[in-house]
Amino acid sequence: MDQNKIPQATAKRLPLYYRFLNNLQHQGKTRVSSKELSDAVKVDSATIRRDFSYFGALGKKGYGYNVEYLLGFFRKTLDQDELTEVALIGVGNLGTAFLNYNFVKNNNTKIVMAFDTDPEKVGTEIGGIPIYHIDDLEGKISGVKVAILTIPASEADSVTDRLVTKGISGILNFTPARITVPEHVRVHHIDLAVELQALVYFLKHYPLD
Amino acid sequence: MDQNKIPQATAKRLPLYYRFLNNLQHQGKTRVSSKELSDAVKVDSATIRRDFSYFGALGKKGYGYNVEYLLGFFRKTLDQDELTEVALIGVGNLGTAFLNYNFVKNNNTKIVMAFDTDPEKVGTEIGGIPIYHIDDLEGKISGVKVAILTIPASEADSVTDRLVTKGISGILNFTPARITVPEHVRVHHIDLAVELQALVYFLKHYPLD
DNA sequence: TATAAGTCGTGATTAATTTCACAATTAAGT
DNA sequence: ACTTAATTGTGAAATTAATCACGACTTATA
Ligand SMILES: NC(=O)c1ccc[n+]([C@@H]2O[C@H](COP(=O)([O-])OP(=O)(O)OC[C@H]3O[C@@H](n4cnc5c(N)ncnc54)[C@H](O)[C@@H]3O)[C@@H](O)[C@H]2O)c1
Ligand SMILES: NC(=O)c1ccc[n+]([C@@H]2O[C@H](COP(=O)([O-])OP(=O)(O)OC[C@H]3O[C@@H](n4cnc5c(N)ncnc54)[C@H](O)[C@@H]3O)[C@@H](O)[C@H]2O)c1
Repeated sequence: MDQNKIPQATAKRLPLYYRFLNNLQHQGKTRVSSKELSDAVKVDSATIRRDFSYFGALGKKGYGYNVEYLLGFFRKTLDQDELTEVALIGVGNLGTAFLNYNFVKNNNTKIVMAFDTDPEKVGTEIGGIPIYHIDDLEGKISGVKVAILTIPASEADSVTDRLVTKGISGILNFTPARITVPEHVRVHHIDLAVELQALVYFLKHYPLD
Repeated sequence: MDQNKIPQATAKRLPLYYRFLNNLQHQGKTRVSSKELSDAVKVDSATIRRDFSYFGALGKKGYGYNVEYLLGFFRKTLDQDELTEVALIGVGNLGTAFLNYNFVKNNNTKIVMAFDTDPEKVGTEIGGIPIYHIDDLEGKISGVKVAILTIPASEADSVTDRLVTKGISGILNFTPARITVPEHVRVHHIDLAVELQALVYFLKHYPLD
């Protein structure tokens, strides 16, 4: 697969760059400098140039970057033309918000099915996405490689095991539980309560200037 | 203020440690080793020991850490006894989810008011929290230092300016907009679409073993 | 054509973070 | 009391990421 040489910190910024380049193109801009990008996405311009340079020389000295070219390049790099199907597990407060939103705007990702235990939800649709009973997970989820976990923390381990057994590759975990998975499965934790507490901690202990 | 010496990476993990120590205490455990903590929170045990060491020698060699002592220490460090009031701006899909949840479980934080433009929402309550019209922001928000932003991206800049004018210190920004703020204001971006895309990118380009 | 202003790509440097690895210490068992 | 197993705290090394700073090149303009 491609280059493993790209630093993880860079990889995490790529979708951000891509989205902003899309905006630029919609605005009809044809060229952009690392300085302009920097102001917009709040990443140091040297870091942006360095990030881009891992993919080769994408810009022109004294000129900047051609928006269309750069966008096309990132479209390929980020596999924007392939759709990655996603399953959502747990149609509660957060899950419902994600179903309604469904990451339509920019993405190469789409939630295609959801699961819950609540008989009132099972059998209905939200945003056109069917909600199945979690007991039907094994029958329905084949082929889907990515799951979003928005169930109670107490359910996280057992549901994760079932997802892993069905061959899931990646999990975006919103529960506070730090789930255990085999090595070949990638988990990204998004822990909203921790994020809020961390912000508060920084405010109190890291006064800004 | 305390020590600025604590690395930011460490500071971000503190709420996580705290929550897990709480769980341990509820389970009646009185001692814990960095290895056990490591298994639970998925952070290398050496990193945990290093993190703790910034606060002094909190454990005992050959024994581990006393749960009650450690918990008490972090309670103070994380200001768990002071309540930080939070305002939520934008009661849509995400905002409603946050209001219902309200970070009650562990936290020293509480959403105390919400704002929206939608006349159907203004004047109602969700989870006991009143929803005001955004036009009343300036009159109502005094004293609140932290805001959660869950409005459309197009509104992010103008609302941010108003928050800054009213003296906000920290913003948890869920919009895709990279907002501009003065130096003394801290913004944490949580960009869910980017998180999902980054996960997908890692799956395709960083095969795990 | 010459000049000035702008901007990239990158070597070198610095900073931040993680991990290794082990002496020192403790607890527990015999 | 002695031995064994466990576990911390931390210096040193390794890894990862961010930033500086400048030569080389591009464009625009006179
Ligand atoms: N809502 C928030 O703002 C918020 C913030 C931080 C963290 N979280 C975490 O996100 C997760 C979801 O939060 P929420 O507020 O949406 O909770 P919720 O209780 O509203 O929703 C959970 C949903 O999962 C379903 N469910 C329960 N067990 C299930 C199972 N075994 N299989 C499938 N579905 C199952 C429930 O029926 C419910 O619909 C929780 O772990 C919570 O701690 C939520
Ligand atoms: N819902 C998701 O899953 C999701 C995922 C990723 C990012 N986001 C981002 O989070 C933000 C909120 O998403 P959402 O799905 O909740 O959107 P939404 O449209 O459901 O909610 C936005 C709410 O903000 C209110 N609003 C509009 N202008 C306002 C203003 N000036 N002041 C106060 N309130 C105002 C609207 O009335 C609405 O209730 C968006 O920026 C979105 O891009 C959402």
